[in-house]
Amino acid sequence: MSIAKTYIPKETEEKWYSYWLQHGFFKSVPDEREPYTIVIPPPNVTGVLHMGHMLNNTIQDVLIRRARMKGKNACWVPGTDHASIATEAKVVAMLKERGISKKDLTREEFLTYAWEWKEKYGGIILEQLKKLGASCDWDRTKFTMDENLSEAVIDTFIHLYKKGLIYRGIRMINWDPQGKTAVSDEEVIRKEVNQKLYYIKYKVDGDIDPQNYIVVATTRPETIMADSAICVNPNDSRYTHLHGKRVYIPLIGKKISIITDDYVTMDFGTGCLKVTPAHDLNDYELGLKYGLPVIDILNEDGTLNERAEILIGEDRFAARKKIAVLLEESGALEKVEDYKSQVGFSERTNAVIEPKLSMQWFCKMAEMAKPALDYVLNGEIKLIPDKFINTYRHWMENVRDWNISRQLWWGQQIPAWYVDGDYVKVDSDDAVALQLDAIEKYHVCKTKEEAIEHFAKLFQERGFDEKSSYRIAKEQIRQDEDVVDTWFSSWLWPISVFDGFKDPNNADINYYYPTNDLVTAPEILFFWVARMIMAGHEFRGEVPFRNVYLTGIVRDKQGRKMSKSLGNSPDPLDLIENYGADGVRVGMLLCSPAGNDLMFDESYCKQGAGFANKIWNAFKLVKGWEVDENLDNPNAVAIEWFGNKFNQALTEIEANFAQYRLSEALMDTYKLVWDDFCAWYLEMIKPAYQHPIDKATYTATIQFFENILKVLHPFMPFLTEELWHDELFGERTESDCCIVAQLPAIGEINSRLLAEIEIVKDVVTSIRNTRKTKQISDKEPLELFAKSNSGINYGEYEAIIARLANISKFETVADKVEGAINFLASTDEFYIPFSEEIDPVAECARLKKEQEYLLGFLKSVNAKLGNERFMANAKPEIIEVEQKKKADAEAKLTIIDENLAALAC
RNA sequence: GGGAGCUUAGCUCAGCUGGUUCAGAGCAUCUGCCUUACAAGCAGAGGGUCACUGGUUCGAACCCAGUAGCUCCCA
Repeated sequence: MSIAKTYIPKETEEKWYSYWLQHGFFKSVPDEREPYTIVIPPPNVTGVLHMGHMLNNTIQDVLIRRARMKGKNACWVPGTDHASIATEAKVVAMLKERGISKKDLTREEFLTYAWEWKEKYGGIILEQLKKLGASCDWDRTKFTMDENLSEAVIDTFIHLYKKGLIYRGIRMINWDPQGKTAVSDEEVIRKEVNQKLYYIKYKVDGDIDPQNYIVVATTRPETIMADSAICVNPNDSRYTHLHGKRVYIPLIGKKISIITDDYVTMDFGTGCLKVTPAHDLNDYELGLKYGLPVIDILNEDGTLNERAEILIGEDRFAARKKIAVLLEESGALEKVEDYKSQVGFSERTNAVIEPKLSMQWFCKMAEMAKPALDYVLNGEIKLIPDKFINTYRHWMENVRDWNISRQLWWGQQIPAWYVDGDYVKVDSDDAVALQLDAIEKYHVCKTKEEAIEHFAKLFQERGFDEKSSYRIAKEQIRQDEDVVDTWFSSWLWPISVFDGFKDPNNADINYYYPTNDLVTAPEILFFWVARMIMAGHEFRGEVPFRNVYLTGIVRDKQGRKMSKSLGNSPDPLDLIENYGADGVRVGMLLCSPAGNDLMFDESYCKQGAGFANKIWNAFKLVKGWEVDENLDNPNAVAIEWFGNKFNQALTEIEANFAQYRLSEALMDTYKLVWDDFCAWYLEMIKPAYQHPIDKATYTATIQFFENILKVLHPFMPFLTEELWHDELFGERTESDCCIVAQLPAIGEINSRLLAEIEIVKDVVTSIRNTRKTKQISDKEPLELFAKSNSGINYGEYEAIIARLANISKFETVADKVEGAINFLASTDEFYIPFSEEIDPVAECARLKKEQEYLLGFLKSVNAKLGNERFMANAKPEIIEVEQKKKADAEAKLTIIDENLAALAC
């Protein structure tokens, strides 16, 4: 069999992914093993794979594959969320292309189109995850609008409503006039914007002097018609004479009062604040405090309504320009200044957010936040890295109620029912009008039938003739138009994917819940992670997961967040195409310290692909060996060393995984393979070209290789699976796959051997250096004499040194060798006889330099040891170390002194 | 304006309880090698006032205070 010169990912990826699928390796069903569960942070169903997903899902796949290889029953549940705003926008766009307008459709018709869209495009992102190698249990794929998951949302709503945790109220919300929906604070992006500050004159009432006016500075002149008052600081002496007076709103001439409140900053603008309760949150609060009227002059789409009296029908921004002209013409505009301030934009539509008073549904947070905070503070849920605990606590202690309604159609419709119009007597034509209090006009329940029953009963209780049967016309019962926030679905995700609401005692939920690790972005720590914890506590009395691994934001080299709109993000699928999935996975992890943003650069993927190739070539080498059964094993020490080195690396990898330091664990693996295995071990044992290898070395090496494949697998699943099945490793049954192989147990570590080999490597490096400085070719064999002062028996390592440094004759000696190049490794002396004259001047300089360093070093060590307070305070083992340093340095100095004496310098 | 965090080699980052010959890794750079596993490679080398200023300590990249710069969150 001929082996490709380089590793070609394309030839393996598809093959093995479908093989894994066919053999059900991703599938999980409850059994007697310990479960290990991850629920995917459901990507937005409209989404396509971006770098953030790549990072996030690579991490999850590494964790899940590792768990699988540690004998756990690993279950990774995939799925998507329905992303109401984003999806609705996509559907509206699709309809527009077909020449259909949303407003011409009924809700049902629109939803039919929406589902059509979802079926067609909703699976794209999950298909992309497969390219990355994600080993999700696809049979468990969930969607937040699946029947059971939706039902859970509705039931949850009703449950919380009955508990008094959901209520309806007027609130100042963030209104997206383009999307025509409320958006949460988290979906508002604040940006600094250049604006204008308009100074507007309000004439004082009853004053004969036309010059007597006050000036108000505002960025929003188009809202003056909604003003309810002018507010000044009571301590502001400039305006004391105006307390209790009234002023006229320019253009419309309406009279409003001057009120006083500390809230007004005296040195901002003119110190006069126009109070517009309907269009500013702070003004709304002021309005409540002073009982001011609320005048809403804007329509849902951001145009002015008839309450504005002027500029009716104009868009708010057009109105701003026009009113500035009108004010100017009427002489009410004093001046205009440039001004910078923060403006909120909708994350979805980029429209300027309008503060708007609206009837919304809210979920009370304070009560649920308490236990959710405690879980994190007492460590039942760990945030990784733990620096996020502060942020989390700050949020949870200052939590605000959650506006859960969205003015959209795509999502779970709020299960609140309203009764409109009159109550109708069945066998009569007389309509009976019934006055209901506002609170009684709606009822929260699951079905329309229940609602009808409820209202019928309510009316009966109101003293309507009990004997007659009454009915409420179906048409009179109207369900709330709005849907709940998508997060109101996804906060249930860890429970609802296992159907834990409808069937709270089913085998899956009992087995998989609480899940183990959640891997997500810190940006959604509050509005997703925290709420899942709340839901977990509320509905199951238990945490939803044990560990939350917070990944960083993927940024470009310049530190900008990678985004489609900036165009600075590579297409992940292109990356996979170019570097292979394994290369990209390694590339992502190489630059992803936990919780810190990562400055991504394609060169990391290149490095990943290079690593894959390195492994491929190591494989090629071993694969090419011929075995001669008659040969003795000359590599016993090398084999023993690598076995120990492997165990040591495994220990470090394990420790790094335990702390979720994935990039460190990967780097440990990288160095184990590249440096220890390829650069040292294989070079130690590699037979000369076209020479056979002995059976024992061959067998041991293949065993090492197989173990290396296992350790690599979570990071590089495709390459490892491909190699795993090569005949080099013997016969494999169909289900004997790397993906389900068990990681090797960590054996004992002979630290003496490891330490001695480090010195041997030092010897080899010194010889190579000597060749370099003396310009001796690698091909020219050299002789080496070792004078061991440390007690290390270099005879044991002769074969290794000879092989790696091309030594033809090796001898241990008791005395110094004259006329030879010498160097130190640890405190041991080595000599290379050299035909040419050794330059005494250069040699002298080299030795003096070393001596100088050692003397300096010794001085600092002696300073410590001679310091009474050090000796009194330092731990005994520290002192021991210092004494060892001293002894070593002194030993080396002695040797150098001798050598200097021999050179007579 | 309030809060949190960060600053270590050209780049990306480790550095755990203050104490290993502690200033590290990978990449990049430089030098020499086309040594039949790998030039996507091999062998070697250079590179840092640990942001700055003080303090605590026998001892500080690490602890404390202040300063500067950057980032994020909340208003």
